[in-house]
Amino acid sequence: MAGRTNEARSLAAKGGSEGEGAVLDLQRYFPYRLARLAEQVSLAVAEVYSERFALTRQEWRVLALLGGRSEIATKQVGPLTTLDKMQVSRAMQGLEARGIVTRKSDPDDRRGLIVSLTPTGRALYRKIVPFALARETKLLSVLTAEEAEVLDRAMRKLSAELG
Amino acid sequence: MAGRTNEARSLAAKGGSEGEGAVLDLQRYFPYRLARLAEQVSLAVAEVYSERFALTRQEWRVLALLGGRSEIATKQVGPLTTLDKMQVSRAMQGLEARGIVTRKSDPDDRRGLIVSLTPTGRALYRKIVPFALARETKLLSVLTAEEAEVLDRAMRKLSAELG
DNA sequence: GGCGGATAGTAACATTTGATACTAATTTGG
DNA sequence: CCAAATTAGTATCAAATGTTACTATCCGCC
Repeated sequence: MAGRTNEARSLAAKGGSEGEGAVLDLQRYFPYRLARLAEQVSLAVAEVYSERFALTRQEWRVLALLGGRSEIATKQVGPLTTLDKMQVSRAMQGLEARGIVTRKSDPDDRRGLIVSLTPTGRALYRKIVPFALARETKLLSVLTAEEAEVLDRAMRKLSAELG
Repeated sequence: MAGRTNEARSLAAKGGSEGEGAVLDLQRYFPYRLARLAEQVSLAVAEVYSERFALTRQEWRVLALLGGRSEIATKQVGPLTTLDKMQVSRAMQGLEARGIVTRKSDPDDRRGLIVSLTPTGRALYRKIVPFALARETKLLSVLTAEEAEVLDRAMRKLSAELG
């Protein structure tokens, strides 16, 4: 461990001493770095669904959610995609207009709607998902198995702390 | 290693076998999880500068950048804050209108402007930064030293892969 | 069993954000 | 040197996003 000269580059490097002359180095500030990375990743994935298939981020989330099941009540979509109800409503309208989903009234709650993928939507899902998964795999392949595991754990911890 | 029953929870869990019936589980999809976490963190930090001091995210970034130096050419702000020139322009206008920064023409390039914090701006910086740093510290304190270190390394690797 | 409050979804409006294109100044290279 | 291409910054318009409030339905409780 003799060569440890640049310790200051790691996370949570404090600025000055205390309270008073505190300095925040943006390039090392964790929230900034995380926002930046998330944006980079988001952009890389958006190439798949946005440029090739003209979906918005919200539409993509809904499609991704729906791919795994035959149908779902619209009211459940928000919590599962981290979209508010207005975003869900607009995403649904967009997807319906393009023939990707259909909506029918929920017999158990006549305020609500039940969404399902059309055959077109299912075909789209099958076309996009392999690319999306490939992006994820390729990206994560720069990490060692141990790094991926710790990253996973760290993200869970941080998310739980804020939830 | 006998108790390893829930391997499927970790990062990069593949869906089905190959190509065909591939399934993407949004809750486990790394780009989604990262976007979600970044949003949570961003929101937590925004409490500091937004609710208390009525700054936008972009204004906050510029302020944070400026706090460390006496002045800077506007054209350097974009690259250092990951904001495009329109966002920088608007943030500057907002900060100037509130007396937080002043701008003067750059004598070396009469198209450009040079920004610096006013005394008011400097006072604001000194008031906000300790809170912002405290948030970061508190958040990262849920991680062990080793987790923080690996997280730092993983973020660098991922960012470099995409940059 | 019906009245008060909650919930699902959307319309309509306000605000933010992004894209385009313009002005003025600078750099390039012929 | 000077015309052509580039750059800094902003105005202007278009699109996306957030906010409020409305309708219809449902739930809980007196």
